[in-house]
Amino acid sequence: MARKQGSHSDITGPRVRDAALRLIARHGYAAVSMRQIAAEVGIQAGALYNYTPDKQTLLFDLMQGHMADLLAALKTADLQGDSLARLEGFTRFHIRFHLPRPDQVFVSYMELRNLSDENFAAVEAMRREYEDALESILRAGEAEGVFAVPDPRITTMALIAMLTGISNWYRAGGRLESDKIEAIYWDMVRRAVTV
Amino acid sequence: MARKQGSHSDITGPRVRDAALRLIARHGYAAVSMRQIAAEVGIQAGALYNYTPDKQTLLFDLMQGHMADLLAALKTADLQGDSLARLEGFTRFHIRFHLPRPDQVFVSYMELRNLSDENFAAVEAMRREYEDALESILRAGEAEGVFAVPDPRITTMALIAMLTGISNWYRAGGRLESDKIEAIYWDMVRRAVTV
DNA sequence: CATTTAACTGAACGCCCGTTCATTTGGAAA
DNA sequence: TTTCCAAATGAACGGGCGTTCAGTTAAATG
Repeated sequence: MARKQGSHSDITGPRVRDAALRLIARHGYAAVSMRQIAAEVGIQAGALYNYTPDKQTLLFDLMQGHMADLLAALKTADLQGDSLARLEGFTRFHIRFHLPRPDQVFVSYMELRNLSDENFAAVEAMRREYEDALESILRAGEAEGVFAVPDPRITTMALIAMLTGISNWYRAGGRLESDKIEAIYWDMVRRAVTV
Repeated sequence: MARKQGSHSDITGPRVRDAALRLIARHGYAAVSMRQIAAEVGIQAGALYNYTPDKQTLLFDLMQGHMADLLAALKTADLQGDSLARLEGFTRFHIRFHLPRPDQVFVSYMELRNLSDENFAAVEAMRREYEDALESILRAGEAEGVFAVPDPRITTMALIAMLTGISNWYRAGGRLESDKIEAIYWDMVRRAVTV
C-alpha cells in the first residue's frame, strides 16, 4: 500500500530528516542504519531514497541546514551598538539559538569527521564564518580599548567552546532557565575579555 | 606463522590499544572494524581476542585508562596554596596534560554514547571526580571572597569546556607553544572568576 | 632433542549493511 | 470511470560485520 491519503512527499521528507537527526544525535552517524531511520518513519529502507541520494548526503543536509539556520538567525539578530553591547548580543544570541536545538548542536559538532572531504569543507567554511563574526567584535573592542584580548582568534575559540559546552549539561526543564544561564555566561564572557 | 621472536603478548597488547586509539580517534568507534584494527597491527582479526574479550571492552579500557591517568596525574600535581594559586595550578595542569594527548581526549569526549550503560557510568564517575576537583577550588575561592562565582557547578562546566576546547584547534608544531597557550587561558580563567 | 604451549591463522557462523529496482498501490487528473 | 504516476513495497545484490574455534607455528622448557 502506498500513499494512503494525500501526497506524502511533503510529509515524509521532513519526517525522514527528523528521524535521522534524532537517531544520529543519540547513536552517531556510523551506528545508525538506513533501515533504523526508515523504521522510525514507518516506511521501508528503499523509500528513503526518494528523499536523499544517499546516507552521506542526508547527514550533510542536516549539518549544512543547521549552519545555514544559524548564520541566517545571526544576520537577523543584527547586533548593534558598541563592542561591549555587540558582544553581549552575540553571547545571548548563541545561547538562545543553541539551547532549544540540542540534537542539531550535537550532530553538527560531533559528526564532522563523518563528512566527505568536500562536504566537510562546506560545513567548515560556514563554521568559520560564524566564528569570524565573534572575532571581529573582539578585534573592534580591542581597538577601542574596551577589551584586553592578546590573541582574538584563540579567545574566539575559547568563548565558543565555553558557550557551546552548555549543551553538554543543559537539559530542558532543568533547574535553570535560559535567562539565568544567559546572565551567568554573559558575566563570565564580559569579565574574561574586558580590561 | 606465530610468535616469530620472543613472547609477543607484551608487545602486541599495547600495539592493539595504540592502533585502536588512533583509528577510533580518526574515524569513530562505530566506523572502525576489528579487522581494520588487526590490519593496523599486522595480525588477523581473531588474534585480537587474545587481548580483549570484545570490541566494547576495548573502547572502555581506552577511556577508563585515560581517565585513570588523568586522575592520577592530578593527584601527583598536588595543588597547593590559596585558591587563586590552586586555580592557576589546575588550569595549567589541565592544558599540560591534555595537549600532548589529542587522540585520548578526542575519544574520551566523543565516544561516551558508544559505551554500554555500566561502562558509561564508570567513566562518568571519573569525569565527575575530576570536575569536582575544580568545583571545590571555586567554592573555596568564593568563601574566601577571592572569586565571584554565582553558580560553581556551571562555572566548572564552563571552564572545563573552554580548556578542553583547545584540542579542537591546537596542532602540535603550531604557532603557539604550550607555555603561551597556558598564559592566555590562565588570564581568561582568572579574569572570568575573580571579583 | 622432545615436548609443551602461548600466539596466531584462516575459515566459518549468522547477521546486518547501503543501495537498486521491478512491481504494486491508491489518490488525483482527465 | 478510466488513466496516470508519485510514493511506496519487498526482494535482492555484493559485501562487511563481530566473534568463535580447530588447527598451525615456533619459542621456551625440560
